[in-house]
Amino acid sequence: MKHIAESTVRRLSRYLRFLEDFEAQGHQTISSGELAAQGATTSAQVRKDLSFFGSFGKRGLGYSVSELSGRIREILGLGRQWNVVIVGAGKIGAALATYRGFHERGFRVVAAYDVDPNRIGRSLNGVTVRDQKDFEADMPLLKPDIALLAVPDSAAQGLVDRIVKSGVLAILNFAPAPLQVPDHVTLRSVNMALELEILSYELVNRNR
Amino acid sequence: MKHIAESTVRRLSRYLRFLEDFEAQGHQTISSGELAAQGATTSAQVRKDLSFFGSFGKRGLGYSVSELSGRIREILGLGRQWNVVIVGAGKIGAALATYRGFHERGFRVVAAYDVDPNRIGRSLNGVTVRDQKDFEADMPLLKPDIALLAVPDSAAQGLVDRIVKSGVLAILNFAPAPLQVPDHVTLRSVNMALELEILSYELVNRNR
DNA sequence: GCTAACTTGTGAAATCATTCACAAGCACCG
DNA sequence: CGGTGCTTGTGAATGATTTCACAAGTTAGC
Repeated sequence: MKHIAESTVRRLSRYLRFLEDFEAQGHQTISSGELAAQGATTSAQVRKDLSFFGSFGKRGLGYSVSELSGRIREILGLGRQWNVVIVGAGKIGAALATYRGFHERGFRVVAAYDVDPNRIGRSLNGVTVRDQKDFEADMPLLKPDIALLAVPDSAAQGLVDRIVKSGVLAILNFAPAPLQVPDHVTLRSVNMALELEILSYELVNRNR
Repeated sequence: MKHIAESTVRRLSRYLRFLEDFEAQGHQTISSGELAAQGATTSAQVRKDLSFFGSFGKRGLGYSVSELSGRIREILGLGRQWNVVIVGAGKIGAALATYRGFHERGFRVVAAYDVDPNRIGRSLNGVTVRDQKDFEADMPLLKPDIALLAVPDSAAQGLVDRIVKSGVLAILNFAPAPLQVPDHVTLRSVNMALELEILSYELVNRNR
């Protein structure tokens, strides 16, 4: 299969969310136009996105809501449960541990780590924060799929290296620092200050 | 001026962060290649990004670190202080209130709101959480530039409407719900579950 | 079974973003 | 003061993504 653009994957994920709402409302079928209206895109875009993975619709009718949501779930790899560890149990780490959206999608937080003695031993939504020293010892048992990194900039690269060495293949980073990972590991970063800066740019350049 | 791609603005923001580090290390000048190495991009990309806004370098020499960082700060609108209000003082709202990265960039949290009586009156990093009922009354005094929205999905659109009505022109949303705003308002969304889903896709489709 | 009204799936066209490649400018050296 | 080595700024080329436009299916009504 040829390479799929990230923008396409992103939209699929949004389609899925809407399909679930739509299904809950009791609808059986949906057209590409209805799906597009939701996500501020076009019907052609929706059909093109789906066409990369197969043809799931019926001409004249649209898509079966339940079939399509199942297909997208499969494409995104959401048919299974993913084990997640949180590294850094500060404010952001704690917020992540209790974030409802994760659990609903099959992401289960199996452990959390920190270096601060005040945080070690605390419970985050049923998960007890452990000493970061134990990280390497724990990983072979937990075998997490994904690590969420929420530590200060200065500690970030060192922890990425430890996470990579432990065999985790995907990292979602919340530190603003630029990080290096080997090719076989996927790293994504969420940078909230950067998002605010883009808003700042927009505010200043509104009337170009 | 013609339209600038979001990807360009995003990169400018990253260049700025690195320029500041570089300046702190005492360097006077920097070349597009050095700047590129940092952000996993190319020297041509750096020069092209900057060329949309002017020509800031010296051929043969590179860019003055201090001049370039000043120019980028100006382009991004970071020369001034931006007043920010937080709507929703749960875990995420609280994490945002204490996020150091914001303050460093001139984003100042001037107020926070919630509906939960347990949260109202609490202090988040020096800002006392107020009753959401007071929102409309407070806005004319505070005149915030940006609102950070961190409430449950079900409340999100209603609050967006109230925020818009109060005259705020930019919203950074953390709820996974798709939201509507009028054209003159800028809305950006950070969706953490969606980022995890992209990782899930990558994990499943690694060996295509 | 024929027509009308829809809607998909998809090549082709258009638009948008990145990379290439090189002339032109600058600093240093002998 | 001319040559050498670097580096910028930018049109042109390439590559990627989105939009267009339409043939081909499907259903429903009569």
